Amino acid sequence: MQSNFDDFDRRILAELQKDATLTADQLSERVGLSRNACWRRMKILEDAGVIRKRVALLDPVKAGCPLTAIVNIRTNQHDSDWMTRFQAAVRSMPEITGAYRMTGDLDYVLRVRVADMAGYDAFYKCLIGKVAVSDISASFVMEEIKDSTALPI
Amino acid sequence: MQSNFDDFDRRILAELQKDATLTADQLSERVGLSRNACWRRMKILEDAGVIRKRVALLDPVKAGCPLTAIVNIRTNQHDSDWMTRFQAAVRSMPEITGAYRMTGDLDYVLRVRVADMAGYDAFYKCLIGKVAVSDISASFVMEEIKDSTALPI
DNA sequence: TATGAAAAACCACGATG
DNA sequence: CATCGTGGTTTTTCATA
Repeated sequence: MQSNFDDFDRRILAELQKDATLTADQLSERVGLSRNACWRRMKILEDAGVIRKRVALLDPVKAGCPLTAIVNIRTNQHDSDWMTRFQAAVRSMPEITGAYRMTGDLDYVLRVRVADMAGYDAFYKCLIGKVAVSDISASFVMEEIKDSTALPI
Repeated sequence: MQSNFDDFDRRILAELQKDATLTADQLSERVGLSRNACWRRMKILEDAGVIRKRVALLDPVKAGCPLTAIVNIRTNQHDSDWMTRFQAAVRSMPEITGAYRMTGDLDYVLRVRVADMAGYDAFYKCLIGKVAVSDISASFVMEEIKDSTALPI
């Protein structure tokens, strides 16, 4: 099954990544298939897990999280116990909207959303209270040029 | 009207950030309000732009973009012409799913989604063909510990 | 293409605090 | 007097036959 989409699938996915409220009817216009064909393909893509879910995206400013930080973390202990605790900490903190273990095995990058600098400070204290890190440094986003959930398909 | 949510609004937003397909009925169960009260608040939050849109999220592996790169870019020219061209380049490249100008005014961070290393190489060549950068370095994501679109509310 | 069931998209009234 | 809940209506979409 996996990854053999045709152009129709790709167009369906592209549209739904922009707007998941489209009805099968509206989709069919944009994609160039009948309503039912669209609906069937959509269902297949959902059942196959290509479409993971549909979510609402909020305005960060209006939702009260206008400040984004990119946090670089380095550890010197790469035992599995530390990693488990780190993962648990990451999952428990909703301010962390992205957490990536990078090539090199010692480096992590976080994307953190907070209200302001005070919010970041509180986050920082909370984090280092949960796990030990040998080095941590944050940069702050001055301007969000692009922030998309759409994968290139 | 801006940012005075009460707990009900927050719970509605939290639920819709997890699953935007919930009906007003289902929402009402989880939030503890009547169907119509939920619907009314949802509409207000939409009209106010707190809810920006609803989108489908794809599985990166199944959609054929399993490799994520974090790209650090430095420039020495901060004239507005360079910035305009850089922004245009960023917007024109769908592989770039995030682009942030960081504190310091010379540094940019990109999040890039590609199929594999060959895909990254093609992306890299394309990017440097469009804008001049004085320094560019990529790290690759070994493990995605968390990747969420939900803001902490 | 047709169709029954469901949900969306509203409106209106009376109650509540 | 905002906002709740209840209970309606009409229209649209779903999900299949």
